[in-house]
Amino acid sequence: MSATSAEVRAPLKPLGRSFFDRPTETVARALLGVWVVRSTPDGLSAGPIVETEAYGGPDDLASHSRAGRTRRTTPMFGEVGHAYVYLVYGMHQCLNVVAYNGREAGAVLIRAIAPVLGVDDIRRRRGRPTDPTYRLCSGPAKLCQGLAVDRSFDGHDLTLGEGLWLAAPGAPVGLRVQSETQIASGARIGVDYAGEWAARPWRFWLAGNRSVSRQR
DNA sequence: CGAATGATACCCT
DNA sequence: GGGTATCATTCGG
Repeated sequence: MSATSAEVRAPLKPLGRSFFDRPTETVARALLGVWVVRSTPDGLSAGPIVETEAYGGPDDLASHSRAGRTRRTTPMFGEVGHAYVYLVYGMHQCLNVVAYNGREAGAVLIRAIAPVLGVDDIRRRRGRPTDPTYRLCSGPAKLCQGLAVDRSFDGHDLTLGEGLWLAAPGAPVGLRVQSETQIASGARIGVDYAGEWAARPWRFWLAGNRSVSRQR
């Protein structure tokens, strides 16, 4: 007997605002193992985060907030715990959660999850029928496509538990707990333009997890 | 390795 | 206001 969407909904309670009111590096680490939950008319699609990147305030030359508050970066200067979703390379979306911005307008990029719930829906939305499950959301844009997250979620409050939210592990869905796995860190990806900021080890992932976008 | 693809930021009139 | 270089990626060759 498998768990229905209704049965897993209650345990997947959204993280509260205070979780995100910490330095972005701290939040980025703490988010490993936390679930991204997406609720659509089809049901729930969800899985634990296995890879993140921390982006700081305007002084972080790799962060979008380096340009100050613009139309695009407005969510980064808003309340923590809201989503910042942007279009990159003209065709891909990336999901961030705003963190600690009372002091620096930062955000955490969610780079990969391990699909657990709604795998068939995720695979269909990805359009990759033969991909192994663990690789369906192994990248920031793949994750957004798989979970049907687009810019309509830009600014969305992730603490409400409506449509899209983040939930702490512990639910009876066979979760992998963060403490069971070693956390690795390294330079962020695709930010070579950021000078010495590019070398900061602000990318975090669960060591050895197959759903991480790139190993080592 | 390079194309796809379009919003954005930034510079210039 | 208008032109343009750039881009927190992915996929296929």
